[in-house]
Amino acid sequence: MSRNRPREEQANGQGDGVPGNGATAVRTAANGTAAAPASGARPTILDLAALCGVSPATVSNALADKPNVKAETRDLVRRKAREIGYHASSAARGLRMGRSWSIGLVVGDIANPFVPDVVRGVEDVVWRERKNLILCNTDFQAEKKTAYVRSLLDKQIDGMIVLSQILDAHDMERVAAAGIPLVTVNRRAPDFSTDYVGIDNQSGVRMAVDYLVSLGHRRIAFVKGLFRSSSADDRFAAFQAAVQAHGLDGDPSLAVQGDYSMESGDSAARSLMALSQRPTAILAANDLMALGALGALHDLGIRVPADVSVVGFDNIQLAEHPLLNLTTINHPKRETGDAAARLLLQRIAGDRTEPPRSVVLKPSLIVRGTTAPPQAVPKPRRRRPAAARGTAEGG
Amino acid sequence: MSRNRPREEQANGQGDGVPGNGATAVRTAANGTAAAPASGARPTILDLAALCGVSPATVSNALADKPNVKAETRDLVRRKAREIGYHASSAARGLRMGRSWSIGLVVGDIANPFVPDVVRGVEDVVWRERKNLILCNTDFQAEKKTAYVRSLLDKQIDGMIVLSQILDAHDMERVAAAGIPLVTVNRRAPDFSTDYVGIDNQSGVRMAVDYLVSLGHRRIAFVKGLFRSSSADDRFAAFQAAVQAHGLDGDPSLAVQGDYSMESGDSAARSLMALSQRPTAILAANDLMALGALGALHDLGIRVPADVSVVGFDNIQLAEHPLLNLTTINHPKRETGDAAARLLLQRIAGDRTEPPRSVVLKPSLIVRGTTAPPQAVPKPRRRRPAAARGTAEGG
DNA sequence: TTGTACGCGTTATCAC
DNA sequence: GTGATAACGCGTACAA
Repeated sequence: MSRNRPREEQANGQGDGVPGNGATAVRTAANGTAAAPASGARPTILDLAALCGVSPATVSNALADKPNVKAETRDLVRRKAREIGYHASSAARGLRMGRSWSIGLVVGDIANPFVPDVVRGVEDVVWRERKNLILCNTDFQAEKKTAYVRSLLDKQIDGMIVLSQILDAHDMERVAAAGIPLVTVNRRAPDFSTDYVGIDNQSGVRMAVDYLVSLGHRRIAFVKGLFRSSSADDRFAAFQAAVQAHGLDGDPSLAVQGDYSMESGDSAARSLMALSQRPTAILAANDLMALGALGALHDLGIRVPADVSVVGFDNIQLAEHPLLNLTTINHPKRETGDAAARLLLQRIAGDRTEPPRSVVLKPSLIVRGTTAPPQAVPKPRRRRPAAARGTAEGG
Repeated sequence: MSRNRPREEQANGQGDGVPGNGATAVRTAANGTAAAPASGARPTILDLAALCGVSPATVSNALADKPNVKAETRDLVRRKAREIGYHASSAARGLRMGRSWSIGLVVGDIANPFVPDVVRGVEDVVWRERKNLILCNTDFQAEKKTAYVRSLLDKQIDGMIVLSQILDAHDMERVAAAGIPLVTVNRRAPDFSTDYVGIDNQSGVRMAVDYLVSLGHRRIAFVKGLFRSSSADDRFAAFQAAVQAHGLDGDPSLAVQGDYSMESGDSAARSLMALSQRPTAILAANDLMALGALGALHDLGIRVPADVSVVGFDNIQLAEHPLLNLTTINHPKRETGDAAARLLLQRIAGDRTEPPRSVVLKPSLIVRGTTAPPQAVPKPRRRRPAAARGTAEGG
């Protein structure tokens, strides 16, 4: 608190720590020699202008690299600005320019392991343009969603990314009316009116089913996700289509409803294992549910993959842990965030009337240790020196 | 795109989607009857004032519930505001009031499973006051950190939370000079000048060691975290103290350096198992490293907890998965975020000269399946019907 | 209740 | 070509 800034304690003792408090008069009245700002209050463009002996307009132009300012003057302004630590107030320039250099990122639940990776991708791109990210966690509640959108619009955000959700019609309309570019991720706007980034759920699910079929599975269960998030229906539809295409067992009791949580995967697996005729494989609409299923099967003493194969979707970070070692469909998460941010920035910079674009990323199959031919002699779920573990892992 | 807003396509066709573009003249010139804003441009306080037949000052007062406005007028203003969808521009009121109703949240890596839970706690509290969260992901890079702080200050944020990092002296000073309240989480400011939320690492580590000792372990290894994040040194110091107190084997080769990543836990375990005299238990400074160790031990064919016990720290969500089932020290993550946000909001609202406060949360021991007496007949890592899994899990 | 100064940059217009 | 002047963006707070 008392590094090389003089009279710190005194200033604080007078309540000068509070911004915009009383120091105004001192500052605006440029005192003889230097016109340096009164300590504690942040310098304004007027301070800097006075200090450089030019007009505020010139300062603005100089800092913005406008052509109508002599190189000499520009450098002077630059130097002095650095000296006194001048930075333009975002509020002021935001008010004037109608922008805020920040973009709104609306997510359902940041604590879902899928989300932070996407956020990371977004942040990375946005950061390059020195824009800020306003994180809005909606908990999938309609009112919270609406309130956040309101707030973002009031802040004049430059753009908005909505992850695994849809805005209701009213919110959508407000965003459009404000002319704010919007990119939706994982769920398309009902009217296809916005830029979109997603994954080819169809082929992802298809890859999983094809793989299971190639192993010899004919009776494959599916754990559905919740409609509200991501493209749960896409994935289920793709599953049904794949079942059709392969002429697999279409028993409707093999499709159970989950909600993308680990718990729901747990109970889904339990109910599937309670069926008189069990499936030989379980495909879950996301990794969390697949992991939940894995846990339930473990508790039930059912061997994976010897007795039942399990496949997830998303490839979250921990799926590759040797003890989980989940076969899954990779969802390029960071690339998703990256693509969304790119689309958004392009839209912000460019022509906003061009028709909406889509980026559909390719999923890929990650074969790990939770899949094997049905009823087969179980093989070890991972390379390892012999003689260690028992049959539990399928040895 | 074409719900009940008339002439949408035409408006867009004329490039009217771009904010603050040309519509100004139309709007400010209040036309006879209603003075409703030109479609497309957002209404200002002047529009609303004209519409209500009062001054903008009265509108402002009415919406702010100031006492100096007749109830009748207030209701009229409120109603009309809702009708035309008036919301004050944050930039304008921010400029005037020197605030932004947003708080900066500086994290090292949002993709670290520890972080989103804390963020969730912060968001929850901040949301109640309808403030926004600006997420700054620094990747632990000094320049990025500094640039973000700069940007946050330019935005006149109301307050700032820094998670598991320290700002360098210059940044610290800037924040202090701007009078922006700051709460540090998991790492104290070197000069103890800010509000702080953390966990009692001392007693957390102590609980873990005590527990291992109570099981009969005498040779306990420790996987250190990286200095840059969290209180790695606290935890290591606590470990050393506990080793002393219990008179355990103080062999320095039992302390290996990690970096909080799963990979580092993996290699730490491998190097520990390569020792001529192996430890009987491994305590890691966070769960990720503990899980890495678990994976390595699995690959090496070393049984957990039969041959080696493993304890983590943090209790991340997936630690309780039945297949991981990690014994660990719980770090109340959401409560941490909650407490940090509360401290911050109090500081924002209240007296900023009061001395800094600290909140130190209590860790707790979560006994799961990765711990057992050394060399003991292994017990199952979790309840389950008999006869299922082999000895792998320690049956 | 209202008029108006103010917060702080940016940009269009104008002068040299 | 350089640079100054002034209007402007939009609320808020204080004096009237």
